[in-house]
Amino acid sequence: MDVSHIIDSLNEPQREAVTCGPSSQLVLAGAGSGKTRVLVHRIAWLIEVEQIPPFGILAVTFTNKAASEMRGRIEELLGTPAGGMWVGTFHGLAHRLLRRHWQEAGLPQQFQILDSDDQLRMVKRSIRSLDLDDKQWPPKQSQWYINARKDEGMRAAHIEDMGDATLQQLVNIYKTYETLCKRAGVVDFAELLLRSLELIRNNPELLQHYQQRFRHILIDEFQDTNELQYAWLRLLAGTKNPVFAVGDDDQSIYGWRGAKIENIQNFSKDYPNSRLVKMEQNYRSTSTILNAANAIIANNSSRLGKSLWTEDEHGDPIKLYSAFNEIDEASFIAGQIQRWVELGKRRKDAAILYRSNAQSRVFESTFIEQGIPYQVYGGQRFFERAEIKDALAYLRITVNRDDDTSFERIVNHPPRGIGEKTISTLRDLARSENLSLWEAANKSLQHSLLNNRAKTAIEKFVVLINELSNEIDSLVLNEQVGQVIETSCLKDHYLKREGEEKGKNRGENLDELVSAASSFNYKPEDEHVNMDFLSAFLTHAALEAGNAQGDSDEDCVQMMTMHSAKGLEFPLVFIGGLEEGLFPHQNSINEEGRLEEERRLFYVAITRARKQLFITYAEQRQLYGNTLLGSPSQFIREIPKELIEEIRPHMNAYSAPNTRAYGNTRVVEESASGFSSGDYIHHEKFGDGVIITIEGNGQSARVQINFSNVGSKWLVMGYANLQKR
DNA sequence: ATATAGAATCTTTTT
DNA sequence: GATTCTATAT
Repeated sequence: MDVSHIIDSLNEPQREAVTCGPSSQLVLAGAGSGKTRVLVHRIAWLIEVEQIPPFGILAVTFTNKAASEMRGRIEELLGTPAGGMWVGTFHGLAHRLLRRHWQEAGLPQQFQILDSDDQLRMVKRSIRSLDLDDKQWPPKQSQWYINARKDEGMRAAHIEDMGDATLQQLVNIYKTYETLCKRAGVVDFAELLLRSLELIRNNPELLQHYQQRFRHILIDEFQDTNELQYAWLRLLAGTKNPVFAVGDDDQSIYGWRGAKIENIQNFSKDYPNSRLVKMEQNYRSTSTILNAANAIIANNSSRLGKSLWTEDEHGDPIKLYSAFNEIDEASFIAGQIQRWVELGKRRKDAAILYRSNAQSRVFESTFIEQGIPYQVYGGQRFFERAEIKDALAYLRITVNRDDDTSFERIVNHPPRGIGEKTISTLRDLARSENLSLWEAANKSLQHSLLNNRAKTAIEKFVVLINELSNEIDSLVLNEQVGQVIETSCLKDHYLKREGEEKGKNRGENLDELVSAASSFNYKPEDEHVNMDFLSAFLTHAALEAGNAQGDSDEDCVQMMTMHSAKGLEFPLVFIGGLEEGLFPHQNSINEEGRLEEERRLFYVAITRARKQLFITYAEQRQLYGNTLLGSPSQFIREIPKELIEEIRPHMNAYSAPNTRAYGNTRVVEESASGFSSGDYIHHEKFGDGVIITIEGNGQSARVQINFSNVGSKWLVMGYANLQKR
């Protein structure tokens, strides 16, 4: 058999990974080492050489983009569609399992998916229904708590509160939230995974069926898996099926949202007979860039250990520019890009990376001023826009009347005279009789529990939804969407309330929703999943919220956070804001684990560059209204000096000793109290520390102090009684 | 039900 | 500084 098309283009370690027998493997794939290529070729090898039917392969990724890219490349390599193969995101595949086995999973057939925004509303309702003050129990925090527990595989019932009142209350909120979701027939993102894990764990026949089916499991970006996702994988793989995990511990930058770098570190223990392959040859960057990346990441402990190399040339040194302030930084970068363009290069080959989104503002205004086209990544996504979610909520409630999240969203939107008081009557009724809001509304009508005005309004709403539901029953998807927009009068509402500009824009988005529905081609590829078009479309909207912005056809400079740059590459890269406190971010500086994650982020950012890398920092920066004096990031000093060329070395990042051991940012203005940030102080109770920030003046000023024993605290100057040291 | 003012918040993000 | 939420008035 001719396997040359599969293995010829591979280097030694890649080939080793691709052609390996049926044992589990951990492929440590450094940045730019051909990670996707190995996954794709491995699957082709399994199908063509090992004669595994596509049916027997499960390949998991994190994003829809990665999944569709993988499928596309596999089919290209095979020259035929790989039908029956399961390729998708964790959430997409878990969703599929739940649709297939909704009964065993204890879900209604028409269950809907909550996105984070819907989830937050639901958490708010849970808190309110417990009569808790949402000042004291911030919904965001509760949402975070619930998701964190679910990501660990924990239900409210599993949590021991150990007599801790706060914890007890959080568990209560979690419990109530579970009840409300069940009653509404909705599941959140984490629930998709947890529920499907429980589904196969509690149904031995099902588990056996899938374990026998999926003889090979492959996982991309393994370092980003959380506890729940890894448990899900291991359960599906069982003891016999090999797991092919590809990842890079040095690129683990999502610990803050539950990713467990430990998973990749423990893989070899969990699969004792597994093989380890390291792919260290880089096909992207110059050796200068790689040497810098290697040197930086070497400062991290507990790595699996990897060192990138290339056959490419040295290339230009890394350029370091110390800007006077953030405006100077932006115009320096703009100037460099102008030069790049004058050399005949494309703007879209240049990228500006930064730590936090707030930094994009100055870049944007500078680029607008100079007339340089640019594109900012991230931000609002299509299906998350308010007007789109409104229309979807109408659609959802026609599918499932008990969907309380949708009910609350649209019951008085556009306004139809149903006020807070009426709604809260319905909520109380729903709570005491264990009904959905829709059921409560109907009951209140039957038993005349409302005053006349409210009664008429509610009646009108109920009739509206029922009629809408009938009307669209016989229509095709895009007509259904159009009808909903028509009947709901959403367009008029927005136009009236938000004026020409904004309202018109919302209207256009609603039109866009109709065209999205027209071009939505749902092919029921899974004969065991029986979804109508509308449900499939609603699922699609929740699970694939769409790109934050369409690809512009114009030649644009790319601006994005370092996080969203992962997986991309650009010939010319600028990394801005290399100041202590900004990057590494203040909140990460004092914890070793988090500092290492910041360093990995820097490693990711650096390895995006192919040919030329610029690093900039500002000595002075306006941030949130105050002017901060920053000192160069400690990361700059981790780059070997000989790889760097300082462009305007009037404040030498190397020779200037970093005298301030802590925050390194200080407010310029001396506050009237005689203290300023950077001062070393002593506090009677908390001990020694250093002032990081001062907000306000005199005795009423709020000061943030980093104490060596108790960490960072906010104190009021008048009460703190600080002593200078 | 909306308009306005004051307060609070400001790291990273996919599903 | 900019935006988004919340309380209060009309």
